[in-house]
Amino acid sequence: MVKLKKELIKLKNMLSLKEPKGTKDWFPEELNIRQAIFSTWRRVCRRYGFEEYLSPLVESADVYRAKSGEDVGGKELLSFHDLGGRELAIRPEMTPSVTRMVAKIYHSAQKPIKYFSVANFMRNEKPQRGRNREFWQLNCDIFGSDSWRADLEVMQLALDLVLEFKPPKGSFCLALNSRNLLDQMLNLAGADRLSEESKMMVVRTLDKWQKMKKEQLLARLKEAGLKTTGIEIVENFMNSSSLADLAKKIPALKNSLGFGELDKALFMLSKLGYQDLVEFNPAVIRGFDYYNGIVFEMFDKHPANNRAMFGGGRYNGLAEIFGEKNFPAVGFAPGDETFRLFLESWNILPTITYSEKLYFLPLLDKELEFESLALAALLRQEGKDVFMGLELQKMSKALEFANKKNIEMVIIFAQAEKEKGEYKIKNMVTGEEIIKKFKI
RNA sequence: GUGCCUAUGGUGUAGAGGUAACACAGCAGGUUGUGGUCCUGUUAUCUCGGGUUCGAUUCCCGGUAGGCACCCCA
Repeated sequence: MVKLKKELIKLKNMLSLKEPKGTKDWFPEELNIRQAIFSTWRRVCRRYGFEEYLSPLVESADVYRAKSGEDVGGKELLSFHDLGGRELAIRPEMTPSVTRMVAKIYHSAQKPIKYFSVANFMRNEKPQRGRNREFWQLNCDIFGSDSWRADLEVMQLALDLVLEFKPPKGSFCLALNSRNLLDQMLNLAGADRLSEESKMMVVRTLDKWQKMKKEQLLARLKEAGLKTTGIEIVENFMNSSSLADLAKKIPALKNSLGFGELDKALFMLSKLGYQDLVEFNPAVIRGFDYYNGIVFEMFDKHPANNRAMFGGGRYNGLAEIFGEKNFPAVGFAPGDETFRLFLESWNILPTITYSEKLYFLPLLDKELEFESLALAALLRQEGKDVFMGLELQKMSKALEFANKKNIEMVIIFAQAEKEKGEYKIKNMVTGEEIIKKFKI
């Protein structure tokens, strides 16, 4: 006996009940919240005429190596070989897959193509708050339109996705920037004369603007090779509180492409009723360098969860990795966990409440095994959801079970009912019982 | 990849260098057809290995696992 117990403990240590690192078991209670979020996402996307698609869980590993950055497409990639020796990888993001799908149909499809998906992804990284190895994302993209209206619609959709959860005023904002504007500013600052490497360093430094101290920032810009006048321009740019402020600080940028597209987007969003929710933010850079127009990030303003919820922007040059001609694309992708943290921090987590009540039908009498099953079948035919008890139960235990499981309706059917040719429906909240005819 | 923190029943927590206490949940019963209360019973080699010690679950070192932050990324 003692030996057996020891063996069991050994086995327990080898086969842990813990789910694999960075993944999460979804028990009904939490899955319910996630599904509520997903169904709201889907509803809002369809409201904008977006259609849902889905790609396979895996792609050829090379697809990600070609495009997805050093980490996401490199050491964080979970890959394996199939029977034919092909190297496949579990998707770490949706953009390459959806680009591949759209490239297939692009020529014959009606433009614009408005697509969304809700899918899971894997990245082999170190888990922390708001970031797991397995995660879900909503991906929304418009293909085939280079118009500012496409950028606008995508941002409107992003805002409505958040607004649909009825967040309190001032709880979030959409921060915009433009890769074009950024490039033009960097050219003004003399960064176009720097090597690619040094230019990257400048961009990285801008990305850290909020996090690092001023002396450090300036030192890094100098190290990258910017002259004093250039550093001044960068500083002025990063310290701009609005587009108007920027126009005053660096007048040379006022007539640039980037300035114009931002001005237009902010103006239209304001006129459409989002005026308190949108702002120019020079520190919105975003990691991937395939972005080439407007970029944006949705910020949670809760002090305990002050972070970017999700972001997106325009990326027109991705189809070429499949050897296809490039087409215009603009999109964004909120993750389930960061979005949930936002909802949680403002205490607006949704739940799904099912309209159908659940009925519990306990087996109260061993003699009535068949009749109880037949009754359950009948109720199900009537469209009711029936939880059938699987063991013989005393009445008090059956009712106690229903209470603990929060089941509102209990079907009472035992010898006395059978003799009268009926069954009872007991409401556990009001205590009232309804008698129904039942003959077999 | 770097740094910091944590590890006690199923869950959440106490505790002290001398072999573990409480709450909740689960199961069984008190209660043979009417519930949420109450009572009883039951559930732990205190994460693993090494060291200090007469004695370690407690102190020290290491492993492992988890959390948080950075890096990276959306």
